[in-house]
Amino acid sequence: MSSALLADLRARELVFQVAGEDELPAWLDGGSRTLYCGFDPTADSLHIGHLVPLLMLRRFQQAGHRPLALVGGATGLIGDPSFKDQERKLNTPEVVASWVDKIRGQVSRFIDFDAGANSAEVVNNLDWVAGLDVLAFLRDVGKHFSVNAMIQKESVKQRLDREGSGLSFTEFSYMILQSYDYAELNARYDCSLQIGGSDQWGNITGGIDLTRRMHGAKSFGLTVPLITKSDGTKFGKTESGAVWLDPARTSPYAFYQFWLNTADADVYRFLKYFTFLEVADIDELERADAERSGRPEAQLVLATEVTRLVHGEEGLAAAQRISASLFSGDLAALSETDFAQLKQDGLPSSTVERKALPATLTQMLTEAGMANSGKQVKDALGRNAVLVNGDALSWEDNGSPVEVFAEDRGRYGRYYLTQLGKKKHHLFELL
RNA sequence: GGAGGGGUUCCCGAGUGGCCAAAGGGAUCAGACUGUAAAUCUGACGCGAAAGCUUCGGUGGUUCGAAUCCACCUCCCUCCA
Repeated sequence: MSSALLADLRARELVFQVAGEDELPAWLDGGSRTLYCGFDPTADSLHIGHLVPLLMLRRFQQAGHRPLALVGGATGLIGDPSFKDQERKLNTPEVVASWVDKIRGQVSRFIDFDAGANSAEVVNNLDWVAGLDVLAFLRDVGKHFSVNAMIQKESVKQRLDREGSGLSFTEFSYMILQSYDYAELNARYDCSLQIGGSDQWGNITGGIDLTRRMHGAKSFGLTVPLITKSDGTKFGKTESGAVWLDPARTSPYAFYQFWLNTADADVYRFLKYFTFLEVADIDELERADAERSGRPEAQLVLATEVTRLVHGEEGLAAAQRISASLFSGDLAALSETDFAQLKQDGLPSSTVERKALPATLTQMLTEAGMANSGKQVKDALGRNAVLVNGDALSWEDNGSPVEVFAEDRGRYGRYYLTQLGKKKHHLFELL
């Protein structure tokens, strides 16, 4: 069944590099194996860049293997230099510890802890690194590493070559720590496969080498490709920054919209990366979309699937509710409770007291987070791109929020669905 | 410790005394076109409704006037020890 897994992964183009390629299929077929993937706490939430490896763990689990999600309480204190172009700031132990907790919770959504023999587990490398003493570490672990080899690694090369940046010993040692994780997990859990992003290749092979040297054990590594976009821009970024998995940082609605806006040139590839739909079905969808003219259906499928995966049925329903009311243009159909529901569903909204209305619309919309500066609002007003409950405003209206948000212009006397441009919506409730 | 090079608006990167809120590119935002795409074209892009205000690592000087000159400090890079 595992050769089938590998075949499926390849069909999805999810396999970038493999260490131990010749033996891996047979090894996987030989029984339920333990594998791991590490997630360093560099923020209080994971983002969609982490999604592919996360889903990868799940794919392996579905194929009968046991996934370990390693949260890097120790490595997060050091900072991974791999392909970073500059040294990173160190976070305090307290902060990292709090992030570890959050990320442990997030990771847990994707793998099954109650699957009998191949139940997943979350581990924290701080558990075995914290007690390590320096001399023992240098003698027992450091001795296995050749600096000559380490500086040959592609992942640190640009930092060594590049003018204007350097590489501290702290970050340089990261690879050793992560390698030690692998060796440790191998000893503790018989874990013999590590997966990760392609930027982790150097760390993974380092771990394989160390595992062999310390324990004489054979282990494997597999990386997933870097997710690229056809237009060359970085995947996972929006105007407002990264797309997070934490609903408090990126609402299910915004999350859904992110996927909905996937370019045609990327969407079928992304369906293979980010969903559990069969490859054949995705190909079929692509064919169907190509035959039809107009908007393809793939984005809708992608947004639906991934939102459900990350935010559950409820999150998906909320995202769909908001999207439908905002983009189908049928505002008049919204009932009073619908408005309340939209607020609850995560449509950006704010409550303003009538007597506390700002003097200008630029101020008001900027404060609401619809624009970064008054200039942008001004620009939009000048182009009839600001609408309140469907009516376009002009620059002349800027000084008179009181009239714009007058009671008789509101829905049910208090709701003002405001849009700036086509995609930015904000619901003002005036009291 | 020594020698040299450098820190400019989100990023890259011009700018060596006034014409500089600071070239150019990228990113971003808005408009047209569309499918809530892509490509393309247009406009905006330090803050402010405006008057005006605040920027060029930091502090203090020189000067009518400084991102540009001087002093000190700080951070980074390269080479030497």
